[in-house]
Amino acid sequence: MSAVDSHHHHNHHNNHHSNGNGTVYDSNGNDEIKQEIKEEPMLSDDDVTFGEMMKKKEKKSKKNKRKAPESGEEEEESEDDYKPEKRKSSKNGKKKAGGSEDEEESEDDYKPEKKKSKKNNKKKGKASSEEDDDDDYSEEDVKPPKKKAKAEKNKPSTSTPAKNNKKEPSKKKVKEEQEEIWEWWKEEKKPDGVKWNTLQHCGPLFAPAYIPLPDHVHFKYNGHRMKLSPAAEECATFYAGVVNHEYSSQVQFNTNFMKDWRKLMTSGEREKITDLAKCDFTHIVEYQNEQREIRKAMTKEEKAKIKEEKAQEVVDYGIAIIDGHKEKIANFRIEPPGVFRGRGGHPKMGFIKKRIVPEDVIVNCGKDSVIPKPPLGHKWKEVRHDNTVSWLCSWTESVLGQNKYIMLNASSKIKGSKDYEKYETARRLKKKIGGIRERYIADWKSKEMRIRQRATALYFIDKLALRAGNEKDVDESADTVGCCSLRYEHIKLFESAKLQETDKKEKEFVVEFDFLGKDSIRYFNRVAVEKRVFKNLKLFMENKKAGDDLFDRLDTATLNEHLRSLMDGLTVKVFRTYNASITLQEQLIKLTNPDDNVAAKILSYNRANRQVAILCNHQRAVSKGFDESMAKLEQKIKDKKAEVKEAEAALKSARGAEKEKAQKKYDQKKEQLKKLKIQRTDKDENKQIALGTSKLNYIDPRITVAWCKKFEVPLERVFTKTHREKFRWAIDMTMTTDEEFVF
DNA sequence: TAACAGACTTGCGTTTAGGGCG
DNA sequence: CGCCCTAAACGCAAGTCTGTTA
Repeated sequence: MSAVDSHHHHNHHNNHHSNGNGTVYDSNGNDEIKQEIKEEPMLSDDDVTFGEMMKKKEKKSKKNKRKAPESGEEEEESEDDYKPEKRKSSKNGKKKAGGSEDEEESEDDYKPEKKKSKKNNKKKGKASSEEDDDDDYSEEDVKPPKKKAKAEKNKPSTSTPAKNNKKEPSKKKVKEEQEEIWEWWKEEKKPDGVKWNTLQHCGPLFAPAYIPLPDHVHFKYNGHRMKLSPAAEECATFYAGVVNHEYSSQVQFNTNFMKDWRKLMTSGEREKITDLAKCDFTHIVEYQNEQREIRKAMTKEEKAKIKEEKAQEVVDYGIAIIDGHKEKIANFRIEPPGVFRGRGGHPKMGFIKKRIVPEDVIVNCGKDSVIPKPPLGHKWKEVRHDNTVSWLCSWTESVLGQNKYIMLNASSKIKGSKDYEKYETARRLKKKIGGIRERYIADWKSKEMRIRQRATALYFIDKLALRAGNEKDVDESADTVGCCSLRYEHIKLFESAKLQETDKKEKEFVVEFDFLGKDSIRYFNRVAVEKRVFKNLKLFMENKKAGDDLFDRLDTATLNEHLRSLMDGLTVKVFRTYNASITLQEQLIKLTNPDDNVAAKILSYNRANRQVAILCNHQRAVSKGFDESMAKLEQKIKDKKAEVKEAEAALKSARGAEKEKAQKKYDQKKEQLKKLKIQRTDKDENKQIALGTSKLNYIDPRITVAWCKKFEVPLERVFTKTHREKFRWAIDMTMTTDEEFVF
C-alpha cells in the first residue's frame, strides 16, 4: 500500500555525474562571437532533412494503464442523461439519514468510470450569471506600463550602493555592471505568436571530452583487473560517481544501468561483464576523490585561471542578440553524459544519458543572422529559423526521449514578458474569483456527475492550491499525482476529526490528503470541507478501490477548457499563482509593523512568504547540518546575552561623558541580540519549508517591491541579484509610480 | 478526438562563491 | 587575510498546457 504509509520524502541526493576530470574541452569551432547581426541572408543548405526528424522512436506508451481495476462497465449515458427524478438507486441505500438541506440530487446513476476521457463539455457553459467577459478589465488595476520614462535607467532599486566591490582592480567586473537595459515593458507588444525578429547566438557549448583513466587506475571484475574500452570505461566512471548514493543500491537502478552499460561495451567486455555485483569500482572512486582533492588544493592562481576561463565561456557562448539587444542565455552548456537519476521511484533510474554531439542538435536562429559554426569536423542536425519559439538550440535526451532546450535567461524580454503576463492573468482572476467560486459551489450539486466532479476538484485547486494533475505515462515516470489524477487511496474521509494532533476540538467533515505530488514530494493535509463536498467525495469513492481515479470523469483538458470559458487565459495553474500572490499580500498587511526595525520587518516578510510556501507545499529536506548549525546560533545568542549584561553593568557604573558612550554600546549590543533572536526564529520556522520557489515563481514581484518601498526596506534584503534582474520590469513599474501597487 | 509531441514553467538538490568572522 | 558556512546560483528533472496528428 503505497502512498499512505510511505512517509519518506524521497529526498535522494541527486546525481553527480561529473567525470571528475574536466579541463579539456571539445574545441567548439566557434571562435568569433561578436559579430553584429548580418544583413545578408544566409540560407543554409544543410537545412533540415525532413525525414530525419520524422524518425521518432516508437513509444510503447500506454498512458495511465495503472493496474486497471475491474469495473469495466461504461455507463455512457449516465451523465447527460442523468435523471433527476430518480431519487436514489438501490446501491445508495446506505446513505445515512441526516442530510437536511442538501439531500436532493439523486446521484444514483453515477457509476465510476474508467476515465475514458470523454469530453462532453464542448461548448462553453454559458448562461451563468458571471459570464462577464474578460477583456474589459482595463478599468483600473492594470496599469499599463506607460508611465514615466527614463530617469532611473538602471539600478531601479531603492538603495543599491551597498554593492561595494571591496577591491576594485578587476576591470572586468566594472564594465559588466553598466550594460544597456532593454526596457521592453515600455514598448508595444508584438503580434501574437512571434517571439523575435532577429536572433543570433553562438550555439551550445558541448561537454568536455572524456579523459580516460590513467593506467594505474583499475576497474576490476570478479577480482581481476580489466582495462575497459573508452566508452565502457566512461560509463564505469559514471557509476563510480554515484556508488555512495543510496539509490545505487536499488534494484531498478542497477538493472537499468547494467542494461545500458552493456550496450556500450565491446562484445568481449559484454561477454565477461554480466553481473554488477562482481564489478569493483573502488579504484575509480578513489581516483575521483583524489582528483577532487587536487582541485580543492589548487593554488589561488590556478583557481583564478579556471575562473577566468569560465568567464570567457560565458562571454563566448552565454549571450544572444535578439532584436538588437544582448540577452543572457540561461543554459548554454549542453548537459554532460551521465547516469539518469529520476526522482522518487522512477522506473528509468540508472539508464545512461548519452553524450550529445552536434549531430544531435538543432540550431534555431534568425534567417539573416550568422549561423553558429559547429565544432570542427561536425555539423548540426539541422538549422532552422523559427521565430514562433523561444529556444536557441534543442536536442533529444536519450533516456526519456524528451526534447531539451537552450533558452534565454529569466532576465530576458522573452521570459520576462511572459512572466508579467502570468501575473496579470492572476490579477484578472482576482476580479473573477468571486463569481467563479459561486459557480463551483453551485455546481457541487449539479445533476451531471462530471460537473460535480469538476466543481469539487476545482474547489481543492482553489482552496489548497493543488496542481492540475495531468495523466502520466506509467512506465516513463514515478507514480505521482495532482488534483485531477488523485486516486481512491489518496484521500480519507472523516465525519469528524482533529485537523492537527494538537487540536483540542474535532471538526466535522474532514478530508485527509496523502499523496506524492511533483518531484515525489509528499502532500499531507487535513482540511475541513463543506458538507456538500464531503458527500460528493463519498459518492465519488463509492464502488471504487485503490488504483481507481477519484475523479473518473474529469481530466485536466476538460477542466482547463471549462476554466477558459470562465475567463480568458484561465487555467488550473493560475489559481496557484493567484492564491500565492494574494496570500503574500494579505499576510504582509497583517504582519508588518511599521515601527519595527528592518530586521524585524524582514522577518515578517519571510513569515508571509512562508505562508505561501506552506500553501504551495514547497518543502525541503532537513539538511544534515541543521541541528548543528542551530546549536551554534544558540551559542552565539548566549554569548551575546553575556555581552549585553556586561554592557549593562558598564553603563551603570559609567558617569559623565562615559555614560553616553556606554549607553550607545549597550543599545548596540541589545540590538545585535535582537537580530540574532530573529535569525533563530526565522531559521527554525524555515526548517523544512523552502521559500525560494514561491518567491521566484508564484508571488507577483510587484507586491514585494511595493512593500519594500512602503516600509523602507532595501530591496536587496529581500531580492537577490538574480531576483532583481528577473524582476526588473516589476521594480521599474513599481518604483517609478506614486500609487501603491495592489495586486 | 484522443494521444502525442513540443514548448515552456516549476522545483528540488547540489555546487559555488562571497560575506562575515576569528 | 584566509577560512568557513550559508545564501545564491546552477543543473536538470518533472510538471503544465497547447498545438498537431493519426
